[in-house]
Amino acid sequence: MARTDERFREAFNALLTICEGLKVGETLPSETQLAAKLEVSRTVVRSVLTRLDNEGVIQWEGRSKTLLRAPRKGDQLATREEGLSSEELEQRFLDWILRFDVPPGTPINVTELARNWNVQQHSLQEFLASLSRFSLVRRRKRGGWELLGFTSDFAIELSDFRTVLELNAVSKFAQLPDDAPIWADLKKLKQEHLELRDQIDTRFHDFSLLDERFHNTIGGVVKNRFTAEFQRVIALIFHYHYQWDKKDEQERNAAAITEHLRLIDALLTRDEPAALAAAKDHLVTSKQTLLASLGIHDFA
Amino acid sequence: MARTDERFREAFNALLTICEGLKVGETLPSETQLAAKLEVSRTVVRSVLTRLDNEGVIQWEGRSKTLLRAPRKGDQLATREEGLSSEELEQRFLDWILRFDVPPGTPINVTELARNWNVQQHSLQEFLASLSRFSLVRRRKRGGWELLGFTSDFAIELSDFRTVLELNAVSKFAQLPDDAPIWADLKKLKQEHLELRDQIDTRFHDFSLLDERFHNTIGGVVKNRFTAEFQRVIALIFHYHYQWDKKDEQERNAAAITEHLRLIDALLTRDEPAALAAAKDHLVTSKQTLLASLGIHDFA
DNA sequence: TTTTTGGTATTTAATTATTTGATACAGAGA
DNA sequence: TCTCTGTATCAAATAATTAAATACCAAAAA
Repeated sequence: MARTDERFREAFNALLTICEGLKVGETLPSETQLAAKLEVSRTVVRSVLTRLDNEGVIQWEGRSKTLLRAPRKGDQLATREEGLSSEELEQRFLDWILRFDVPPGTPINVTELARNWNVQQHSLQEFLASLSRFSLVRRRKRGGWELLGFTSDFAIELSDFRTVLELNAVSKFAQLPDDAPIWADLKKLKQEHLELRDQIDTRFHDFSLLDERFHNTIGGVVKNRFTAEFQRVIALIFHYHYQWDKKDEQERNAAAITEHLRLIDALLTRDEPAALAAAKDHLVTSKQTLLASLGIHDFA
Repeated sequence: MARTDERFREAFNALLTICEGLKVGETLPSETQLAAKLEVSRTVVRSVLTRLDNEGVIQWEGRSKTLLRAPRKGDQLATREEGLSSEELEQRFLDWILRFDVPPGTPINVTELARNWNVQQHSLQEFLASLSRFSLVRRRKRGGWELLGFTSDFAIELSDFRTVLELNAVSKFAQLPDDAPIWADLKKLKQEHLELRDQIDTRFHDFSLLDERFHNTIGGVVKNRFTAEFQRVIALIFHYHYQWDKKDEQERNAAAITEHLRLIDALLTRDEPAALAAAKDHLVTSKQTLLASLGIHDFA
């Protein structure tokens, strides 16, 4: 029990590396400076110094910390590898829900998931708590967590919310000054759409990625942390569904390209009402596709 | 260490209460039924039955559970009282930030706050994790939590986001059918605004509550879990600021009433463009008020 | 004197061992 | 056949514990 000394181990190894850059007889900087350099507290620095002194790598007395011998390979302490980052965890989690069609109401086994994904239980708990703000999971009365996600209600409300955010972005986009660098990006996107349209018979799989970039470009216009947070999750969910719903993929993508181009052209001519109308139509299509893909998976 | 037997204690007391409704010699229902009734697992029911058997309250052998004597007051086990609910925790937390002007970047001492508010450390951790989705707090690299909130950027982005949500709501509102019951609510709100305007000299403090109800009515038109979640937090933050910023309160509130009335009238006449324009103006005022209360006057 | 550094004490946070609680399953009894 | 109990296994919550951070003070150096 009690916390691990991972921090100590990493600091120890880092300080060894610093020692490698020194000659025998040279001295190390002050505890405070070392702490700042290694990004740990002075307490850890002092434990590391004590250990190095015991191992005979340095001689430490008061302020003098003299290198006695060059560090050897065997001096390095074993560290256990890092778990997943919170972004990777998010990916994994959505992947798990969507790929295995985990139905709403399923209890979430924190122990098992943490073990499978090689993350700390604690990290997973925290992640679930943060997801609860999106109403994807909730705490059960008798303890533990429960998956709420991907009912049709959820998908409808998610789509609606996405529409609100994206129409706002389109409106902002159309009002950008003519010298904004983003217009060049948009022209490039148009070009890529045209190319993909011409080769749609063979390259229709590439649309998913282009779609993501397209919507990111639009959404990126709004510099807002709340919007950004939501759009990240929305993008993940839509993207996954497109990825796994292979029905009519080619026609769907061809149609979407046409819709994108209509929106791009409206934006390029600074025709805000036309852009909004095009965006609205496209988002309706997206919503229907998402719902259809849920129907196929036979969600309640 | 290890978890508390709170669940056992509450189930024990509850079963004692059930026993009080029985006569000596009568029998209790099956374990499964008791478990359903007490809303705990069979394991807990069995522990409770074992204890009651030991105490001589019942005789338990296989399927027969016979009441031997009426329960006495002293039989009840002591339970510790409940902590705060998650809504109360949210209130407390915002109250703490806003009232004591906790500056951005402040490290959050989980141990101390949990002690002061009499909540489990674990609950507080979970709450902070959920708040991190709103970028109000974040995990620090070296461990622990850090308050991010209420910078001018935060306030501006929050206001902008609120504007997006609220304009959408106003638009939806204007398109509601004439027989929707909400029109009556709106007329009532108008009446209350008129009354408050006439008595503004003495009752200007009452505006805060009316304002909250007004925006809830507008926002409530959109049935969307994501919107709802955000509007709850937004309302809390704006409401708190109005509550503590007493500068020019009367004029501010009088002006806001006028703006509300303009929006209400536009809605009542189903004039969507006018309603949107009125809402836009009002939200700009709100944004300025929020920023002013933060002590920020110069912003783009 | 002022600033920096090191020694020491105290506080806070992360983690896990342990206990409580939930649940699955087999077999007895109605 | 269905319900109920006994038993075993597994998951979840939490308190104890150790690691790490920080506050404080004195002493040394600038």
